[in-house]
Amino acid sequence: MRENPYARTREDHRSEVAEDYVELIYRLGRDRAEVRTADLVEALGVAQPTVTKTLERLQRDGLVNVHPRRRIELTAAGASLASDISERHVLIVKFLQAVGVPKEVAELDAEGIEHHVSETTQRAIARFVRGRQ
Amino acid sequence: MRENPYARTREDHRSEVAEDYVELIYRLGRDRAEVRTADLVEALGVAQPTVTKTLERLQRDGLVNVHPRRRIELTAAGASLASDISERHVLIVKFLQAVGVPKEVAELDAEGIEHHVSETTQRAIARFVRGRQ
DNA sequence: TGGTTTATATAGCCTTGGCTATATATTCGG
DNA sequence: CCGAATATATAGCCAAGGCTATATAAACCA
Repeated sequence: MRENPYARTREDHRSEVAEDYVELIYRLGRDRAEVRTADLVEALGVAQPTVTKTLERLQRDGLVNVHPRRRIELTAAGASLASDISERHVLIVKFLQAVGVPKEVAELDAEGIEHHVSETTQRAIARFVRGRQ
Repeated sequence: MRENPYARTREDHRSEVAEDYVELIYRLGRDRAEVRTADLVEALGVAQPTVTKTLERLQRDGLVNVHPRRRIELTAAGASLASDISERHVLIVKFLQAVGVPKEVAELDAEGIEHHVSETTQRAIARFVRGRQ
């Protein structure tokens, strides 16, 4: 059963938005007392109804809980996913910087790249980055 | 005007499928006399009507021309896009291999990553890969 | 408190990119 | 040349992830 690379990419994509949301909620949650819809609207640069609707999906999928006054919380699953991605993000930024990409650009590109890095590749990158420090 | 990384990723994604198609048509075109719908169906692993419909969009967007007996041709714009992406793909595979990712995995991951690598990052990667040869 | 502002919800629309079922057209073997 | 097999087209459905316009709810301040 050879894996179809296009199918992999399509599958990755299905979880991209979810990953972005939980990662963002996770990061914002470290700065603020509460994360609200409006914070996501601002950070993501999308319209407010888009965030509301997406949060419903994430709730349905067990990644977040949205409480009465819109306090948004990650579930255990959501938090675990978020910390994985966050870690991967930081690693990719370091990796890109290590090969000469400016920090700002590395941050931007990592946001897209992080959704397509397999475990195997992540481990290789981690070794490489460690070896450079 | 700071660029919103999420907006960038969303924008990248809009062109991902188009990029995959033209890249594939480009690659298949080097092996075969003609590229047909059925070839794309097989390579992409999607249903045939999906390919037909997507080709219509690509034609509308000026990337391909679909001729009577379904001979699929890239337009100048399509071919140019395809060769850019193809080059980027090859580069990313080399890059990943250079840091210890096995070829097969590198190929799979590159398929997703290639859509999110900026010019700046691509240049940095190219320098890095050259420096290692 | 009451009015204004701000936040969230709801309705309704759109495109993309999937799918299945089925019709039509093309090609190929006998 | 005709019938079977293969290729493509068409119809119709779905979910995700966008959007605008507008209603409602909450918060804040005078």
